[in-house]
Amino acid sequence: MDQLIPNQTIQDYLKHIYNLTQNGQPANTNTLAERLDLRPGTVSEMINKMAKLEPPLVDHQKYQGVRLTPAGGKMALKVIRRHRLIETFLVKVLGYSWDMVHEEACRMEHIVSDEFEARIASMLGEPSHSPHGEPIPTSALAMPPFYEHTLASLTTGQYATILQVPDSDPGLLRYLSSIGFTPGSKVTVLNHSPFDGNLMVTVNDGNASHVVGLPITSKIYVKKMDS
Amino acid sequence: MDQLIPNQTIQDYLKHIYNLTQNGQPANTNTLAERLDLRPGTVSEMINKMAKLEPPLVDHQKYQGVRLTPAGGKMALKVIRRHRLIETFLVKVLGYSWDMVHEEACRMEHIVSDEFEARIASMLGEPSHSPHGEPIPTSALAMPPFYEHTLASLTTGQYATILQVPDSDPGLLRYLSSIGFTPGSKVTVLNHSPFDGNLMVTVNDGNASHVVGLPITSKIYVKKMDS
DNA sequence: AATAATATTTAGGTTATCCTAAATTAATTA
DNA sequence: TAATTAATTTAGGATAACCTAAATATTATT
Ligand SMILES: [Mn+2]
Ligand SMILES: [Mn+2]
Ligand SMILES: [Mn+2]
Ligand SMILES: [Mn+2]
Repeated sequence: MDQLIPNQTIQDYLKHIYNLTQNGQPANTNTLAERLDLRPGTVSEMINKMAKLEPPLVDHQKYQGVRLTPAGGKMALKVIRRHRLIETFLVKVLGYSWDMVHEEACRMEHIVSDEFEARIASMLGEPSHSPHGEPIPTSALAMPPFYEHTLASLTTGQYATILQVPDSDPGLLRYLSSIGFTPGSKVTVLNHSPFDGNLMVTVNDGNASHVVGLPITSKIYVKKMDS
Repeated sequence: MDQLIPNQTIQDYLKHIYNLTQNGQPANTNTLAERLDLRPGTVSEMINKMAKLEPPLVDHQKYQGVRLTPAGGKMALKVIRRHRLIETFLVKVLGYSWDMVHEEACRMEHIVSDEFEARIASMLGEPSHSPHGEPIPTSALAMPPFYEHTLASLTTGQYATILQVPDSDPGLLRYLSSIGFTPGSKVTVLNHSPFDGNLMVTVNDGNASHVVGLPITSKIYVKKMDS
């Protein structure tokens, strides 16, 4: 399987296309360019190349966006598995804080061997989720279904358990852990502001309350524990 | 320090120049090309570029071989430290066998952060030697002196402790461990053949004896325990 | 439907790192 | 010392992955 995965550049394209197509829509050039921090022309060119590889990694018809082929999907999941396993490893074994692992994992994911992947997975007990609560594809590359509800969908009086937070902004991650927003925490909505979407919440029934805005709450996935 | 180290290509040049200049002689283009698995023209070009970087990483006058500058030497030691720390980590923490670690370390050494380096060093107790017995530069990049004596320099009746074996040939490493030639083992020379240099030895005063040729014995460093 | 705005692609160019083959310099041998 | 051989450098070219800017297609607005 190792030798089937192309180089680092294409691996990062695959990951981002995977994420952008989770909603059922094809990924478009501009969004991809922004996520990859590249110019649209560069992305257009590379998409074309990926569609012409044997086997093709993406389906693409001009001006209509891009989707992963089965081969591309498998490779994307392989890279995502490595990324999240490495993040878990860095936190659990090396004692990194959760805001420091994404970048390191994003470099390591492209160069470690199957051997490395298998050994850390086994040492960690084949974990199912990264430190940020993102699901880890199994070694057979099966991916659990995506979470449905975000914190933003809760209203006054509801409570929920945090499942997943966004992984790539270190500053946000430090803030989230400072207010106790980590996977497994129970949050209770004291107040939901109707116009700006702000949520006033307590964490684990503590005394302190926090007001958190839509840019954050809309990216945190939860399990609703409706009363 | 992180940002001072140039890219992977140059890092591997630095490592190999470091090793080739340990004998006091400058490294020549052809040898370097062979070690790096590149054509001499490619190496000539890159040497030139490295000599023109600011600060220059190598000293080079045409047709006279190449040496590291102080800046180049520091960077070489940084990469070597990472390589050997990673090898140690893979064996001690992840349970790799010693023949599987060199290649993995050769990829990882270029992309891990100072944070990663510091954490594995600390977890391992700031180890002084890799699994193959190669010295690990300190975090201040101090390198212990090279070993003096090879197994090939022993004669009949002498014995010694193995300090270091060559690290990059997996087949050789598997053979060496199969006959007990690992750092710390005590070898006793039963017989030294004068013309071919073959050595008949026992390991740790065991019953079995092994005949080992010059291509191997000349690359194994030992501490002589002269009787 | 025509126009304007936006998204995408294409064209042409740059840099890094490799190559082969020719030219040059250095070292060895006669 | 001259000729030969070996080592090194230089010249010219390829490919991957980026860029900017122009051209084109699609989508939204009047
Ligand atoms: Mn991540
Ligand atoms: Mn990455
Ligand atoms: Mn090694
Ligand atoms: Mn390397």
